[in-house]
Amino acid sequence: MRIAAAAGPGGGGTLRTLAEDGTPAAPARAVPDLVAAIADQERAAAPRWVWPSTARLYPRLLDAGVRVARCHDLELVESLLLGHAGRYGEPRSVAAAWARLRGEPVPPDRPPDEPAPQPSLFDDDPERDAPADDIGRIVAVHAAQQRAIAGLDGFALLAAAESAGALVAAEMRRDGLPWSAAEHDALLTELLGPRPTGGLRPRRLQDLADRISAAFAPSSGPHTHVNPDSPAQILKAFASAGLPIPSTRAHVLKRIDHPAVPLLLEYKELSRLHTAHGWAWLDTWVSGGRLRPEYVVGGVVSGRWATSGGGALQIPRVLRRAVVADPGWALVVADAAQLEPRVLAALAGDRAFADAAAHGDLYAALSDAFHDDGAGGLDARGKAKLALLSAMYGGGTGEAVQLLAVLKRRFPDAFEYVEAAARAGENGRLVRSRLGRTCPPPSAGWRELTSAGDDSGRGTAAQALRSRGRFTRNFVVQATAADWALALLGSLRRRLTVLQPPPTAIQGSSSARRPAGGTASAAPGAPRLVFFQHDEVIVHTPAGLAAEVTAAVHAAADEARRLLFGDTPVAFPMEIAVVGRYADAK
DNA sequence: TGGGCCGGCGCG
DNA sequence: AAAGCGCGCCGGCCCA
Repeated sequence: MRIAAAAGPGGGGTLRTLAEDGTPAAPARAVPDLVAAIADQERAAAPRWVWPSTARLYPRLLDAGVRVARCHDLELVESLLLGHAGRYGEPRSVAAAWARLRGEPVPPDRPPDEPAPQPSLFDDDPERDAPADDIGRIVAVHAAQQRAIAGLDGFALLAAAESAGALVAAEMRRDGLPWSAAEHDALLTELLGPRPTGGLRPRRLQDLADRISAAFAPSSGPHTHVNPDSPAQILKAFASAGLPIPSTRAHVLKRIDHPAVPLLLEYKELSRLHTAHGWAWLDTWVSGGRLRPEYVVGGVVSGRWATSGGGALQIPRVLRRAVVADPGWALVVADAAQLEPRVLAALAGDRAFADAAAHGDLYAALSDAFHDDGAGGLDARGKAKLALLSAMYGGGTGEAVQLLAVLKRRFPDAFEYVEAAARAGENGRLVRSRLGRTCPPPSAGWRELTSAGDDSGRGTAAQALRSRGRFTRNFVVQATAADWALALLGSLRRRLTVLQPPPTAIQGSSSARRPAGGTASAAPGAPRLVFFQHDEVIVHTPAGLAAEVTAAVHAAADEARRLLFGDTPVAFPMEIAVVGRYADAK
């Protein structure tokens, strides 16, 4: 069963029960307290909730202690359908979708940084005149989406997985990643020196900066300051020292012999930590022992999540020691091993490749196709890995050229799969993930540039062609990996709910301040998904449930494999560690 | 002073 | 000859 929910003024709203295909199954009914009504229905029927935007509505339900099992997020699904139709980026609001259905002018979406005139729904101030959701439009747009989805293989699963992802993202933000500010501060102090006051550099960084200027003094002059934060100044300083370099990237610096190099490398590393994840970051994003970043579901074209604050997907490995389970709790850290090449094996149906991917270390299994020439350079496993990465990313220079040839000979179907995706991209066509997530079409500028007929293989037109080829080549793999990860996440979330102790039902609450119950309402002592990073999840769980959580992760990974690839022989093993702190996971 | 681009590097 | 995929965020730097 599905129920459409529309926010009305003053915390009220409208519900309407729907059949699976979106046909109304009962009249719409107004409810005075939408949160309470949703909680009641969730308890009674656990429907799939049909609403405009989980990101906007669900946090308020969570505030009231209400969790729901399933939803259909109209905006996210609209985005997916538009993308599939080659209309990437068109407005996705219910109002826009409704206008498209009626052939009327389509209103633009609100820029994401502009706060919505906050719905009415859950609004504390009933006096405020915010526009309410329109239940009629919601029902009509949903029905149209269901008709479209029914004609697209895999899309029903994609829509459900994307919507479940939105629920998880909101819940993870609310629950937060356990984060020890004390550990974080201790690490910063250990590496950088005490926290400085006013915008000063920490002691250790200032010391390095001074020594860097000194190291350049013989060529740049004794009184010249070289700001290590300025690539331009560094380039100039090296040029003065007779060492012209194309950039100040770490791998370039490592190749030259100059006393400033080790200082610069150390400075870069520490400065990065200080500016990106230092004390200011700690103050901003960690509170109450939890990191609460803003996740953006579907924020990457491939279906990966992005963040719009908190940098949760770029947390440096050294900081993992600050991620500490609560006393009596544990972190179940689970990582999909070699996900993308396994996805390629399953996508391509390459028999030889799939057999190699059936278990264990994929690269090692492939390595007998490559030979180990002893001394120096890559071993056979390293060659296998480089060949695969080159195939999936569109690289292939130097040694990789030979390795790609080996890959092509031994695993022709896998090789051809990504080659075909690259050709499609170069021809301006669209490519799709397993479940139907679709890459954006090329821009008008790209079409103009590449239609000029320059087939010399050189010049900007050829570069643009190859660039799009690399993009679509990678898209099919990365986006299908994202499909798999979303399916895993949804499955795991459902399985964790079952592990939770039965919720304590609280009857008749109509206040947003009191927990309003709900089938999967917040229960202390329940395992929670607290982190998701492309191919890795962390569950924070009472230590006594860690074994069950581990089993749930394995089961979810297998379910995701089955949902995407049916009876493929390719395995998707999870590497799982039960630890007290994230840093101990591997 | 604020916006936007760039170099560089963190994560996958 | 050189080049691989996807992000977010920071400081420097240029410009209005």
